[in-house]
Amino acid sequence: MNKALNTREKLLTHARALIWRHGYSNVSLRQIAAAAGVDVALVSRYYGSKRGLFEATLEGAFDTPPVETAEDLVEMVVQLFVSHPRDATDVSVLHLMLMNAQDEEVGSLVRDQQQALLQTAVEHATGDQTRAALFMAAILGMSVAEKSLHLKGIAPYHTAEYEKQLRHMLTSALAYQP
Amino acid sequence: MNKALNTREKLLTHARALIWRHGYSNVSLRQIAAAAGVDVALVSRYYGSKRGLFEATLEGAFDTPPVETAEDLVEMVVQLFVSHPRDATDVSVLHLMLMNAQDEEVGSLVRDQQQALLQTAVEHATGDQTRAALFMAAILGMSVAEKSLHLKGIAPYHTAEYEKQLRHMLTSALAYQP
DNA sequence: CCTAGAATTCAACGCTTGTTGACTTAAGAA
DNA sequence: TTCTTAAGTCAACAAGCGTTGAATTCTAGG
Repeated sequence: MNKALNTREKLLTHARALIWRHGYSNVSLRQIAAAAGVDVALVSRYYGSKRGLFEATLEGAFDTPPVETAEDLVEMVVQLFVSHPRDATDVSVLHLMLMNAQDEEVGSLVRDQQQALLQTAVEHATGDQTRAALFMAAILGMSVAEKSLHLKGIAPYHTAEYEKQLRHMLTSALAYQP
Repeated sequence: MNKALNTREKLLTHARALIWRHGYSNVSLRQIAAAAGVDVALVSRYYGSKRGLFEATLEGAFDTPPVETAEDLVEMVVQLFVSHPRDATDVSVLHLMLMNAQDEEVGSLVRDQQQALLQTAVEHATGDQTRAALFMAAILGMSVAEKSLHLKGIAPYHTAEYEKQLRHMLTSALAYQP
């Protein structure tokens, strides 16, 4: 049973890396199993179905530290969306959102988590629904332009210039008055 | 031959509507053909392949009026990304970008067009690569939050409040000083 | 009307997908 | 050692995919 937990975890890790980055419908169970060095049939055995495996990757994905001030908020969102700390196969929550929120089969799962994040943390910190959404849009735009559309001209991640741009847009959004 | 052109066009229209909105790999030729009321085999006959059909939908998609001033730029981008003028099946270029720029098979086609748009129009109008990319990120963020992630709190399209938010972010990005 | 050629239909192909059930191997308890 | 149960392997399935070529229908021109 020690070994079973190990392969369970290997499947989960590689499923998260691949599906979050490339999208649920663009990754096959055989790809995931091959990356994990495991037989395809074990997905059904351990997680019931492909959807079950994906749902497992969502557990705790949107968990965030408590947010009190505006600085907390900026830091939390940057942490959640931009940084990918753990290892090379790791992928940011932003990829999860962008690549899976529109999926016909599992998109609603992702959108529910997004909405919860927006409702609790962001709205709590700013007190204004519209301003919170605008704040969300600011960091989304920067990330999409760089990560998803690969637009040149956006400064590379983890540089001083990039953070300068990012914070400029975020504070600008937080200062918005309807 | 009159009729052939007609079915060619029907295929093209529904291919654009479906693929642009849902993504190249998420739409099958049989779906497109069914929507157009046409046999699947005609895709291969008229466009050679699925990729050929998609390439045909890209023709002229990024054509823009000449841009001189900053106001021109704002208007051009809003027109290209936000509005969907023609009919109910029509879809904005933003959907094309978001849903297909990452596709493994045809993503590079889309990214090339994006890059050309950014290089010529945007950079020409602002004179600064970084500021242009930031401008792009602003409208992307607003659009992604509303269209792709379905975040509540973003004002619905074609309302005064939405345009107010949008222009606030765009002008803020254009005023950015590195 | 008749016929040549365009336009369309139809069935089939090889391939990949998620899922299933029977089988083999591994490992710990008696 | 033997037996039981967990863990992993393997082949096969039905369904959907893009693509192909032969068969069929439609439509002008003589």
